[in-house]
Amino acid sequence: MTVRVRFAPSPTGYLHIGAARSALFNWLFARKVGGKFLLRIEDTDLQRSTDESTRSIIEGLEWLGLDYDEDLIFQSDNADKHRAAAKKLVEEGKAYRDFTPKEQREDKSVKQGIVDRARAHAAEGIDHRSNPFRDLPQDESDARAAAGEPFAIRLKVARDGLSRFTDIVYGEQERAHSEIEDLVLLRSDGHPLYNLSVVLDDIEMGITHVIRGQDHLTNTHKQILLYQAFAAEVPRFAHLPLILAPNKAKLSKRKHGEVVSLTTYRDRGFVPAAFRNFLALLGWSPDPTRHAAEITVGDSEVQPNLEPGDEIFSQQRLIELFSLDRIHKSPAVFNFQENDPRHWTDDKALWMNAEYIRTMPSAELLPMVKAELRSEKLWREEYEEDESEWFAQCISLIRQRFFTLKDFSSHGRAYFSEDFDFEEAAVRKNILKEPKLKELLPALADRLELAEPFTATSAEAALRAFSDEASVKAGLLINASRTMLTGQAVGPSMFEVFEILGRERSAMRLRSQRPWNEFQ
RNA sequence: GGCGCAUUGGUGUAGUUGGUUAACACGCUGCCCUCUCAAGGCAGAGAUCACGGGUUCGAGUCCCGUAUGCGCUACCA
Repeated sequence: MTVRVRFAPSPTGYLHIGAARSALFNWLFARKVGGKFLLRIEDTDLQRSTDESTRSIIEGLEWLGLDYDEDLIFQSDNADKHRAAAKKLVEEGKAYRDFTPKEQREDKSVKQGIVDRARAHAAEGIDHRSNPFRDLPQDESDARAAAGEPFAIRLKVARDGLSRFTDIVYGEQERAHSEIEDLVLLRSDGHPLYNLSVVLDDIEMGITHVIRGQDHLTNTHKQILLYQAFAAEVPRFAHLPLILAPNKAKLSKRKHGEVVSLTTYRDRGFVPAAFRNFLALLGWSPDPTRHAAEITVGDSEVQPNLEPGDEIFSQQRLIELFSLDRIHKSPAVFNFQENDPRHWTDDKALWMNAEYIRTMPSAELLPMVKAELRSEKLWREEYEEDESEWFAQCISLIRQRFFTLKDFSSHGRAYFSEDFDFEEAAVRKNILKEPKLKELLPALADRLELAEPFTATSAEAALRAFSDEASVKAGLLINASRTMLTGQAVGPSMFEVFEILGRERSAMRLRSQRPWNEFQ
């Protein structure tokens, strides 16, 4: 049997990171076992679905490197089939027409309404599932429908017995039929509802494993009833623990804003592999006792064993290590602090991104930096031509202390442009504090210009010699130089910076009057 | 209200069939390195394994109960 899994988001907003993780787990599983990963857009709620959202979902998956097989499916295209299937169930007596007029509900009060109704029914001793139309004779039902009376279609759920299944993550699940109401399949306006559409589409797509959020765990029993009504084989289910906000509330787009949107991470300079790596470790971890032979996939090379503390996994490595039975049950908290720019998202995600930026192969990093510089109008074609070697060296120097790709155009701006800002605190601490520097720095520029060839080593020698002669500490000149050349108080080793910026630019910036002009 | 699921340091997780001082990563503190800041190295703080019972010579690991959180309970998805 070929494994077939799907990611089935509804296009009602940007891609939620919880949804992105569902997609990732589906994808990892498919790639691991050589199955198919399909994408289906659940756009049956036409009022809330947008093309823009569909686009952002596809872009998001592409950004994460999750390629899907076969054609993209839009659920709305199948609505006629879903309607027909529901009607067939009526004919077969497995579902019935409910002529009860539709209740009008405000979206907000829905939850409270459910509770209130349940309490009222319990108090009055009414079976919450009782429906006067459940046992309406077929010919009477047909007649009323033919007369044009509106009706919804409900599944006729058995009164006794129970439904059970084994969830790959949560284990044995069972639910008495008495707990399941006669769910509506088709709205009175003919609109097919979620549970019906999902099941029918999954059957048609030949889905073998349904991997989705835990919020669907109890719904699964209803869906199994539908599989049985359609005499279809029931797939395996694996429900994923939810991702929660720091206060353990549901992580929602509405309440928590852009931090839950996948596109935010792209736009704020995350490396896709880093975010994918982080996401994979939310609710899943590799088996630390596995041996190399067991994690080899196909004819790929044997990989080394896991080392304790090993958490940086390439795409290939994730595929090798992934397994559904290592997904765990308790929800994960996505730890971020609203209103704190330093901790705008999970610290570990930020750390992991920095780790990728400083250790990934430069052949992979360079194009990302290029895109970033280009978007900030800092890119020059020479960086890929005459100056490609310089560019690579520059990036390898400054990447060491960057956290996101954005840093290349912000903190790294002075390496690519003369138009950079001086940080006031840096100027005050490293330059204005010592008046002599106004004369010393231009003199230092003179000395550096004599260094031949102009390298980190020769620049260091020249600077140290000059500091001895001028009877000042080398550190004074070094820190002042850093601020003169980059506008900042922190950065790479100063002599490396001299070499990267080169003789002319270094000397020119050391002679600049800007710090005195701008901050006196 | 009913049903279901979960509960290991601040966060993410490890903890094989119950067996000595609960492990790792991020974050935090200090020291080293040093021209700054990172990185790196070293050291450290932080968990009565939600709580209460029980089984056992012995429980984070098994059983029961309680609490808390979350989910479902819609002619939403």
